[in-house]
Amino acid sequence: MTLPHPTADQISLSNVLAVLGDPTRLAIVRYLASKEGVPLNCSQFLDLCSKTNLSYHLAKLREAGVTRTEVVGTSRLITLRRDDLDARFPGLLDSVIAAAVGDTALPAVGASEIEVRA
Amino acid sequence: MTLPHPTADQISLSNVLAVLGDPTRLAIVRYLASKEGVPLNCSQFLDLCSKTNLSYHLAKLREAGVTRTEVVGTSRLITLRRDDLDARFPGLLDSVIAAAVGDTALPAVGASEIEVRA
DNA sequence: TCCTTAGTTCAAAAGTTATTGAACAATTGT
DNA sequence: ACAATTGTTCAATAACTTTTGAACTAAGGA
Repeated sequence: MTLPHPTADQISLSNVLAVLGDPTRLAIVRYLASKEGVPLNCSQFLDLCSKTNLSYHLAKLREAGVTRTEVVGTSRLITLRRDDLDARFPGLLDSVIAAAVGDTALPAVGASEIEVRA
Repeated sequence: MTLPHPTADQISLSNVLAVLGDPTRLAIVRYLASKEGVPLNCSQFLDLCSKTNLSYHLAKLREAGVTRTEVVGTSRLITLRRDDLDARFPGLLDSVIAAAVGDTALPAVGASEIEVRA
């Protein structure tokens, strides 16, 4: 089973911006970027909103072409579509992420986590 | 008379993205960028929508901190707040504009213009 | 002064997006 | 087979955004 994703050339700039223009989704993208390479499952983001609502936001991100969602067993593994976004809109993702990193207004993912010491 | 603008530090990333995530407003920003340095008045954008609606979209851009609107007589002169946006979100405006330039899905400003030949 | 030009405001309507809860589906572990 | 885990779908509602038209303001000519 695989979920529908737009092809790279179907990714629309205004749609990407609109989808990123939501604090919950921007927080998700920021967190995905901070763990880039590591596919995360939905439950990582349950701090942000209810399970149903999260499903909705993650679908928006996927349908806009911002994320890729792979079905693995009962989980969905979510990654940023950096390759396609960089190809389509060079520099955009990096500047959004850089700006989001310093954004204290965004909700934090993993706020209620047991602290892991160095 | 002067219109209310957010200060640079009041400009919110998710709000800027949300505001740019509308094709009409993105078209306005693209056009402003193509004429950067030249302050434009509202009537330039009447191709895009009705006068009232334009007033609404331009207010959104101004309130988000994307544009600066200066009142001069009966006109409003609109410019991009490049300095503040670049300071706040380095690279963001440039990558959005670069992506918007190649975006054929966006409505064109000045589509119904008398062609000026080289 | 009167008319035009440039743009705003207001309230209503139309449309869209976000949020919720209950019910569902699929996989995994026992 | 059963229960738990992981996530989706659906319909309803709430909340917001966009669009409209009519009425308005303020400045600039004639």
